[in-house]
Amino acid sequence: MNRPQALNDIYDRLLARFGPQHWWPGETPFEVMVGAVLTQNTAWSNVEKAIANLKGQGLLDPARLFALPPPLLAEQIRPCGYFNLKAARLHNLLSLIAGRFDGDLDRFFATPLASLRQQLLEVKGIGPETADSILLYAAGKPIFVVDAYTHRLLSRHGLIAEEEADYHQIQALFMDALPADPALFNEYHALIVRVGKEYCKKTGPRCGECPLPAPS
DNA sequence: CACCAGGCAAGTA
DNA sequence: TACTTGCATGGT
Repeated sequence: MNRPQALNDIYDRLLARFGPQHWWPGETPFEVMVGAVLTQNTAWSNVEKAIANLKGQGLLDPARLFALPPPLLAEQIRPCGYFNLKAARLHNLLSLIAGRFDGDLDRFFATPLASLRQQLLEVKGIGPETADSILLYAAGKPIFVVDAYTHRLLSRHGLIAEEEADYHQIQALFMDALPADPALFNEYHALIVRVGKEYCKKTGPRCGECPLPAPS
C-alpha cells in the first residue's frame, strides 16, 4: 500500500475508533498559543496548572502578560517545568506581537501564512512544532503538526525509516496525502496524540489493542 | 527509585 | 554536519 493511502486509512480507523477530539484544549486563541509554548516536552496536565495560575491572576492577555517581568512570569508557570526558559520564550513571542502588531493577535494571525510561520520561527524558543501548533490550533491555518507521537507512529508502522524522519519530510507526507483543510489537520493530529497516549507510548506499547494494524 | 511527558537551542568535535 | 547536554515539574 502506498503512503498517501496508508495515511488516509489510518485517519479513517482512528476517527472510527475514537471519534472527534475537539482540540486544542483552550478557550481562546491566545490561551492556545500560550499553551503551545508551555507544553514543550511537558505533560499537558502540568500545563493546565500553569494556565490556571495565569487565568486566576488575570494574566491571560497579550498586554498584561508582556508587561509582566519574566522572573514573575516564571513564578506563575512553575508547575509546567522549564519555567525560566519558558518565561523567556513566551516573552520573546509577546514582544513580537506587541512590537509589530500593537499586541493585536488578530492582526498578527492575519499575516499571510508563509510570512507568519517565518516570523514565529525567528522567535528564540519557537521551533517547527510550536510554530505549527500555533498556526493550526490558534490561527486556524492549514498546516499539519508533527510531534513525537507522529514520529513514533510512522516509525513503528514502517511508513518512514527512522533516520529519514526529518520534521519537514514527515509534515510533507501528510500534507501531500491530504486536502489542505485545517479542520482535517486538526482532527488528525489530535487523533494521533489520542492513540499515542493510550497505545503508542515511548515505552510499553500495547499494539495488540490498538485500532491500527500491528507493526510488521 | 527510575523513567517519561504534545521541544528547542547551545555546545562540542 | 552529527551528536550531546541543559532545562524542571509532576505523574506512573
